[in-house]
Amino acid sequence: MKQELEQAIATVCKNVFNHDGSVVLTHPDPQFGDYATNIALQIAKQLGKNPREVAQAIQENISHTEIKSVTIAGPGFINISLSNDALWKLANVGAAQVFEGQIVVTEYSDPNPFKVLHAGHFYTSIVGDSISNLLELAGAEVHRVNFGGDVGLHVGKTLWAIIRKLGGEYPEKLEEVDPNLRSEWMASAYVEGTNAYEDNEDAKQAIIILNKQVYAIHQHDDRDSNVARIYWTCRQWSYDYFNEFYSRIGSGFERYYPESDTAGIGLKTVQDHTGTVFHESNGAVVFKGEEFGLHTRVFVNGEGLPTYETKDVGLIIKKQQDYQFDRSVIITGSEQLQYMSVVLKAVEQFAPELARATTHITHGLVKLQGGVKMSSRKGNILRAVDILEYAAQASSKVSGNNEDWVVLGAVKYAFLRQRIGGDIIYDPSESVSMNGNSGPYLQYAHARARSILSKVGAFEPSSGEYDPSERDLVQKLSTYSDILNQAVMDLLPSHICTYLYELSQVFNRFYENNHVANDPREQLRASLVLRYADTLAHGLRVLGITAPEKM
RNA sequence: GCACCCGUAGCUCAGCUGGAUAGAGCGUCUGUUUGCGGUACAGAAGGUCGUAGGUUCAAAUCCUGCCGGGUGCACCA
Repeated sequence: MKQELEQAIATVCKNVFNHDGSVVLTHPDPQFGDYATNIALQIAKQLGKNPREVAQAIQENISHTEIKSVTIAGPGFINISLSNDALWKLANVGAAQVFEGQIVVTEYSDPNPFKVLHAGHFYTSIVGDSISNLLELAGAEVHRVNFGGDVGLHVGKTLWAIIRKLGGEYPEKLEEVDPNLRSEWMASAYVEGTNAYEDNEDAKQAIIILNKQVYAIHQHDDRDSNVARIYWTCRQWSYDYFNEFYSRIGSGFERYYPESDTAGIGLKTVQDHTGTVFHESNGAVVFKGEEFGLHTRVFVNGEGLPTYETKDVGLIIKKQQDYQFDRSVIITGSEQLQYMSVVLKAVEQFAPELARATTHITHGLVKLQGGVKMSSRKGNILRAVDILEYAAQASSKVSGNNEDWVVLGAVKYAFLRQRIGGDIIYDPSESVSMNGNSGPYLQYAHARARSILSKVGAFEPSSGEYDPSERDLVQKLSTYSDILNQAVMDLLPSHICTYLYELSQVFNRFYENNHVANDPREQLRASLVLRYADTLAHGLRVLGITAPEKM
């Protein structure tokens, strides 16, 4: 309907002023109308006419069955009010299927085996899930994947300390580690290894050798040597720990791409293009990003080992082989922005279509309100489970409910309500608050609406003649699909958060003055409440938040 | 040094394909309400949108300089 109206106005512009071009309708402040356009202001100058005159001509010539009235305001805005019926119809449409038939691979979270899941992994998982939901909503076939470093220096560091803790290369002694404490045990090994690497030259050399050994384990598919047995066991412990956390937060990945899987294909690709795209320099193989206004970065180091850059090249190729994607979305922290530009620029040189199909979205850090300085060296980083723990504590205090679905509703909403890009200042008590702009508030709003409906008997949802407070509610409901489309276009779940909260505010105003059950207007109002509850449920689902029937 | 990102009420943030008096929550203050399930409603105070210019009929939004904060710049991931 929106497109029809836009087209209708464009046609008027064409017929009356012989002006070509598209018209965009926006949602103005409800006091002005349901749709508005500033087309008259835009074209008045080239027409050499007064904007209001132009607007008037459009006003006189436009006609559409769903239009109730057209008014002109201010310098030349054209405001359109829709019929009640039209508004109700709009309240029932979903997202435009702009990704229909497309295959999209989303990659996010990307934790490294042998290390802890920190708050950032939690955040990026929530963001990635929601963006994936958005793409699915628009018709895409989405594959969620996860990339992580099961080879590399951090593995060498951890392994070095693990062997030390075991008193030597004794894989059987791993059985003595308490199964519930495996991830903590490995995290402490990483800290120990990192410190040793920096402070102790002998340890540093040993770690470098171990790092190479890990690559060799993969190369020869070594499952039997003592170091290999320790490595594979601990790697699996990591994946078990990741899976447990993801399943707890409702985040599901189709598969992990360990770096060991992408290193080989990346290395081969880089070697195939060395001399053309990549160049040897000081014993390493680099991509001269400077020629493109970017940084020059090392793809193969002096030891002949592939760096992260090359593994990422391998990953892009592998994802394409596995999924034949039309679009690839990679979500990472913003510190990787310039790094990724180099990788994509390099890929563009030999596979331009792959680079073009790739979108890199970056986000900021998660910080605690009144934050403490975190240091990975000391191992006192903000872990993913810490966020959950703080939220659960705050929630029991505020509402006496620390079940996972409330706690996750609180955290997810707090993470998603902000535009992706900047840092998140996470405030546990604000996030679990039952009043204000929070997840639990919306969950409660949903439960309450369902409860109202349970007081009403069977009814057939329908539109009708609305009084002002009823109309405000349908009006708000009618804009939902446009919000969804905007969220899809921008890949910004935050638009939905803002909308959902505004919607609940409009509802509260409506509800303040209107009875639903046992009222002469029960049928009509129940229709609105139902649409409201369904919209809340739909929006919350996109955000990955439970919409409870009862709370 | 170079590159990229950010700077909107006391705090946390919307608003950024330029448009109608810059919005919300928390906090502060004043009323109303204890209502279909308790978190509700009406209102007040609080902003030179970092700063100085530029483009435009119109700039928080686009461009440039400056100031402040963050991040990245060759063998880590």
